[in-house]
Amino acid sequence: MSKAAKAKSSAAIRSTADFARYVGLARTTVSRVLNGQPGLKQKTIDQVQRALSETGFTPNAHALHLKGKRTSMVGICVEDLLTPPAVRKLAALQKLLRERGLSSLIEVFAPGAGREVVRHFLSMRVEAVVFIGHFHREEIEARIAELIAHGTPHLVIDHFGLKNAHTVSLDRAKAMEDVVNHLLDFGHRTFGLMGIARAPSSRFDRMTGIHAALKARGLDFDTCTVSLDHLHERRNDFEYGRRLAGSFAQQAHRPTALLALNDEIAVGALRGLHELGLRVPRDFSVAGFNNQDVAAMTSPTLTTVEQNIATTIATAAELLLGQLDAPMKARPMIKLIAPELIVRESTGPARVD
Amino acid sequence: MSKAAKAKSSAAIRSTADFARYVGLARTTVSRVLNGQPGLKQKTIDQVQRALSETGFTPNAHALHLKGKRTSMVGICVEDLLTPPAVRKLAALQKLLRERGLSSLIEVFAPGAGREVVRHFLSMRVEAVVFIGHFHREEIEARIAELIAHGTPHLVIDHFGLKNAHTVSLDRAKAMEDVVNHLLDFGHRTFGLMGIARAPSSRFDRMTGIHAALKARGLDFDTCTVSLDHLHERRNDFEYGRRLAGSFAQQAHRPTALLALNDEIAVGALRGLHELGLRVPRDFSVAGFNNQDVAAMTSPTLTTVEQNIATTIATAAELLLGQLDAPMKARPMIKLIAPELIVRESTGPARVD
DNA sequence: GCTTGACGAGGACACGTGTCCTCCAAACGT
DNA sequence: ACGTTTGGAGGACACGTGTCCTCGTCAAGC
Repeated sequence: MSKAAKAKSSAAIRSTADFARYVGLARTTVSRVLNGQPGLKQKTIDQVQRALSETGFTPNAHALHLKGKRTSMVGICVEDLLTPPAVRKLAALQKLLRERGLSSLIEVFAPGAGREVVRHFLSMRVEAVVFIGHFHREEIEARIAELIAHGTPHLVIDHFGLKNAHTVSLDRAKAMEDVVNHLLDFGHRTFGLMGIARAPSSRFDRMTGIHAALKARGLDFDTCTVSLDHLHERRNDFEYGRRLAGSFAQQAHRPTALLALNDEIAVGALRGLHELGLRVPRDFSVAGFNNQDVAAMTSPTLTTVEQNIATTIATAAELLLGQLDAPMKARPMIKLIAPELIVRESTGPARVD
Repeated sequence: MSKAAKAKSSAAIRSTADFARYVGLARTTVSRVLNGQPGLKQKTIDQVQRALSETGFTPNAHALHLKGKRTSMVGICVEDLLTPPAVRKLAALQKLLRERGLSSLIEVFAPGAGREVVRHFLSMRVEAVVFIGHFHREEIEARIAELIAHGTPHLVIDHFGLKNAHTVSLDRAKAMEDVVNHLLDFGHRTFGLMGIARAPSSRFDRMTGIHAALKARGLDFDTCTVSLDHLHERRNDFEYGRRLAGSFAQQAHRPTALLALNDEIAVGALRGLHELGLRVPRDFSVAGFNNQDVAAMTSPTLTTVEQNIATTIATAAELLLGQLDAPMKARPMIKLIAPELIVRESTGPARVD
């Protein structure tokens, strides 16, 4: 066969049969080489290896899985690819899974399309499904019920308090408790909530922490906190924080501290206050959440909460791999990851009006 | 069959045969319902539909693909999941593909593991492979050659100038030309390059733009530009920019303008200069790249370049889908996307020493 | 009661793979 | 020259699916 003919035929190789024809051996012989079975002459093995690197032939994964080989795929359903912490978790998880020979099927959980996403995962016969982020409660609970009925392991990262769900989550209640205590120590007694209050049930745990911290000092939640989330379209980004901070600044009885849902909103607040000629932390203390890199670069630098994503994902991977080996436990496993308060320049003694 | 027995057997449904047994019909009949073939009583159809929603059964995608159905999968190989613009492109592309019924297999291109990634894609019989970001030139060119030989369409987003590669990329040369011209108009004649110079060939196009702008005004590249990238470990993040800015500030003949590879480095530079008591743009002008949200939130706000990611990805999707329909063109298609200079507060008249 | 039509049952095949088995040819040992 | 060993050829099957085909059954129409 001429070199040109070889090159031409290499494009048409779609199966081991084609490939065997190309090599000039029987299909079964080639298959035995590919799967490292004994009892083959070295010369034959070399011959196949050479053809392999010449053509770049790869056995059809679908046929392999059909034949009984495990798919080694995990479905990962992420809330959003534009939320930095979610993406960092996704990246870390995919890396850990890959190191263990598992590839990942990644989908964004569009609201209402959760059913379709999970069905796609199941049709691909993934070995487990992971959810990263916060979701519509009823929808995700329905999906998890489906997975349990189907016998496919699952794991939820972040969304806390879902019925029957194996969960790994940052202890957001503890985190907010730490933040509020830190500010209470500085003499703050009125708190503006930015993006936390009107939120779906997923933010419930943060509120719990705020409640707990205030109650421990004998303070009343309703008189100590203010939310103006309703004044602007909810966006959870810098611009939202900037506008919201403006609204807080214009209040008659304005709070002395602002608690933001995330660092974007907090940094936006810093900007908004700066534009109004207000100074942080002299006029307002501002606390963020997530310890994004940008939090150390603002002026003033931002007090925030470190999530310890590496720990979260390592725990998640451990739990997940455990489920792949052993039969799934009936009782949902729930692991809380400890947060870490990072104190920087944006928080200080409360303003005295 | 009792309800309990049904529930029990539903867990064991792994094939249409199992499912048909569950419904109490022949496998072929169920298959005809699932594929919408005519000539079936409405009662039968309802019966199957009901069982379908009861059990959540999904046909095995691997068997379908084996049978000849297209996989409807696209392999997306992304440089990194921690680089915000790359992730934004990934998110946008996945969304567009999904709207057209294509799902995506996402992998991170670990250096040296590119071969494995592409082989995985090919074993999954993806319909096309997309690369997003900048890669090791020789490695990715080898992968693209493999894909071409294999007859699988490909597309490169961002990495410009690869041999035989279909490419969609921001016109980075034009972008840098705009930035440099903007600064030249302000009287700047010495430019500090942050993260741009020592970079792999992928940054070549930026250098081209800087060269062009200087040459057009009769200026010499080597006397007008300084790079201190070698002083710090290359990281492309805020902290790297902060340190690098410190090094520029300590120079005897320090430049009047700093050109950063991305907004992270630029914002880090703003921070670094702020810490040294220097003011922007009075002491230094700083220009970023990518127009990340944070660029509008710093003090001063950052002059930068908008990538028009939506346009890039729409163009990419169009090119890709065209390749899926028609046979691949031999001549590589190359599309350049126009950048947009966003002028904010961080650039101004050159300092006079 | 007979024909006709409608509808479902069930067998067969192909898709690409790994594996088992049988069979054949060549190489080897005596 | 003969028997034995070695290594490859090639047939068969299973996996889950869609599709085609044949065959049975049941009901309606004459």
